[in-house]
Amino acid sequence: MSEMQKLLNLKAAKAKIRAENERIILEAAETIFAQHGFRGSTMQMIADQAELPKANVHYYFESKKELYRRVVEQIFGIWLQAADSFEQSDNPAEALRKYIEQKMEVSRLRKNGSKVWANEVMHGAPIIQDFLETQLTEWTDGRIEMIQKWIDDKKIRPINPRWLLYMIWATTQHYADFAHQVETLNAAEPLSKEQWEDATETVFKLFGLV
Amino acid sequence: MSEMQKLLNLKAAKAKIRAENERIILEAAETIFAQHGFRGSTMQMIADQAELPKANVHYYFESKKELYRRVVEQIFGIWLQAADSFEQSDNPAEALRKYIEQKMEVSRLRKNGSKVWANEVMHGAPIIQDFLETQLTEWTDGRIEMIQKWIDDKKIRPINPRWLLYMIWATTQHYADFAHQVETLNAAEPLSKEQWEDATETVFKLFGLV
DNA sequence: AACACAGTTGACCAAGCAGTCAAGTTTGAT
DNA sequence: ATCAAACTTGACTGCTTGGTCAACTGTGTT
Repeated sequence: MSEMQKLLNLKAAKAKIRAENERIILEAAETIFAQHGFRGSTMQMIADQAELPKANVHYYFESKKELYRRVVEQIFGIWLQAADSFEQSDNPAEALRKYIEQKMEVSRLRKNGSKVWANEVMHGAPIIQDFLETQLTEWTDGRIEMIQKWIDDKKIRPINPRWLLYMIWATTQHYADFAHQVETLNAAEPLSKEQWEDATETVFKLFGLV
Repeated sequence: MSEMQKLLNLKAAKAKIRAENERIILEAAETIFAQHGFRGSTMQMIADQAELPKANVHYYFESKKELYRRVVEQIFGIWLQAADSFEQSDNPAEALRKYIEQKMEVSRLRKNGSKVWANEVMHGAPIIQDFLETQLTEWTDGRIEMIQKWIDDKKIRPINPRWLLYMIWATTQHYADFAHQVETLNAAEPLSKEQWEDATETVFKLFGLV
């Protein structure tokens, strides 16, 4: 083993522990932040959820704010990934269907992430304002242009593309952000597989994609 | 003046001061809670917003929790009021239009209330769970039945009434809860009167009401 | 065995906060 | 003028909580 090789082995082993613990803490933090908001969450709660001592959480993340920022960044990544599905087809109906389907999947599987995002935006995006101003703005403007072209080419009925996008976000994210209300109105039961499919189909129908 | 009359005058004068101060504090609290959430808001912030000493706020409201509950109750009242417009017409399209229009107005004029409500529900409705279970459940079940009858009578196209209601809530409340995002994507400007009207029209269009 | 270094942890601290209190002031009635 | 009762307010307190720290453990290298 060369000097370099040894050093790299050590670094790799340590990096693995670090990566794993950061993953555990981020997951715990997402759950707690979604449930209680930023200020309502305590580092102790997050530590308990992660089954680690509080001081250990602080070993991996400098501050509560930094941990929160990392959680929100992760969520934005997932959001961008779902947004990609928009490109997969140049058939308008197909593209919109894919996008809505993807967003509904995120709402179902990453409920907590969606809630943290909603919370952050509702409070004026103190942490991720720069994301809104750069990446989200660019993505949205691009998609609006694309939809406008579909309209100009008579491929879809005319509708304001911006409000269309907002309504897609609203209808899909509602099932994550207001999951508690939806469940309460469903006899305190989570939506079944069939109900999720039905709700998704109904969103398709609303947007004229059936 | 009779004894009773005098007592009533005094009571009325005092009640007026109380009513006015409670109104001021509730309005301030709604603003602060909407901006920072329950835990993120301090009684000092609310007092400053109301331009009263903190101890005075505590004179009118026993605790932060009680103040918060009163704010949320008030919002639920407004919500119910908007919901009434559903009854004003037995023409389905007209009833839905009225309801959506009303909800958009609430989103525009009572943005803060909507945000507090969203926050509360997102965190599992710790304070107003009973409202969800009783009044909201009853209202929703009634409206579902009504819409189902419209469908059975072929007055509107078939659609799951429950998901339809959720999508109305989602699309209308989005403009309040995500106002910051909407404004950021609108070159950091609040929506103009024309944009609000256009957005509302687009919601109508989506629900096939144009 | 000795070393270096990442990771682990209980105990601690200073700041911020909800809520209290006691000493005021104001107001309307007699 | 006096009284009673509601209202006002600065100063205080005890608790919660983010963050620190110093001692300790585990592991791979020489």
